[in-house]
Amino acid sequence: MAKVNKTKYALLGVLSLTSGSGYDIKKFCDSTIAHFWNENYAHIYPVLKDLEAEGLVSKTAEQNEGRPPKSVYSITDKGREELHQWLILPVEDSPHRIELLLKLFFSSDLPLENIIEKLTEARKKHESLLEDYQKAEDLLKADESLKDNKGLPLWLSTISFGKYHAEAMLKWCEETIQAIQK
Amino acid sequence: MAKVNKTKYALLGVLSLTSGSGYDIKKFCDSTIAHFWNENYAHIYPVLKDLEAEGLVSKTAEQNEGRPPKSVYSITDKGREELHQWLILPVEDSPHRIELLLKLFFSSDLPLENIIEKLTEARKKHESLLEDYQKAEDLLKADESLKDNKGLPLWLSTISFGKYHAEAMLKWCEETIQAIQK
DNA sequence: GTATCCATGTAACCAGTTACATGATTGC
DNA sequence: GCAATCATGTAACTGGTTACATGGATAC
Repeated sequence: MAKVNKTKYALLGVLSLTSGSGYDIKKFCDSTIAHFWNENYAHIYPVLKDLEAEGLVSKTAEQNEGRPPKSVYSITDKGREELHQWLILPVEDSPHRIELLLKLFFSSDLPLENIIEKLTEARKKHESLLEDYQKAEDLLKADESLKDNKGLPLWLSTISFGKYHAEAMLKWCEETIQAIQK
Repeated sequence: MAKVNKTKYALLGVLSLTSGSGYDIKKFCDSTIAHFWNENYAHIYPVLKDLEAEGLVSKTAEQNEGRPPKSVYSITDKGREELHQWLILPVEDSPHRIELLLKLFFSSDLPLENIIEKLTEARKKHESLLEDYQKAEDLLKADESLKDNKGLPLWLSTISFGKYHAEAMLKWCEETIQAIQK
């Protein structure tokens, strides 16, 4: 079986929350799910076309004074059903590749400073991520308009995931820097 | 800039530790770096050919009684240099896609049991991984022949990474199951 | 006699990235 | 005047996956 196009479901997911153009979808992704899912224009636009051809989304031209009309996509009932069918399926876990670990594994002939530099970089990155997640969590929790939104606990859980992950990575970086210096 | 072929460096890395056939390389990967790096035959064989054409590895036919000769690849000085040059470069972090989180984010209309099922699956998976890592660590530490191997601390660190990660995921799964049930 | 391991590959496919291309509007 | 943002796409490439194909040796 060919690998399923996950972008398809990501776009359906976004459109299930709010209609919008390809550009809007990209913005939405960047501001909400970017820490665990990325999409780029070169993929969004062709997949939107495919989705429309399949009848999973519909396109309407929205007039904009002064600007060329914008293509606004909305999810159809068929699209909602297709999304639902995918959501209830068990998660397929795809193998991940962690370049830092690959380098580390083969780095026994490298100068120690170079290895420590990489680990320090990683620590900094995750420190900064941790702050980002904390801010995002605070913002979400403070948003009155979302107080009773049934999606809120799930959205918060994706941020919590990031926090747990970043904290674990911080600790690992520190431990490893200690371990290899001995 | 086109994306660099990381498989190339993975293969050079493996061959920098021990010579072997494509088959041997795959086995090595599966038993040592599989938890953060995967390779498959369909990629290994053509890349080995490329590496040979570039003069980064050399091939010798090893006679095997009863069996067809085996192609044994060894890293060349040029290959070692190429690997080194890549190893000292900073790590490029590539975006990862976490399907569980994508589903979670859009799952507010799903039955709660279905979501909990997914989280329970994930918890089980990471529990089992944690055990695997612990065993791997124990084995590595008990191996007398590796006692003074300069690679050991780095290899252990990749396992420690897995442990930190799995522990964090366990906690997150439990917390999230609690949070969404309220 | 059957399953697993050893061993090497090819073909087809597709997902995703980078670079290229265009052009209007808004804010500084 | 310039940068950033809005807005939509195409072309070229390549990395990686799955499925297909083959066949001997060994262990149970």
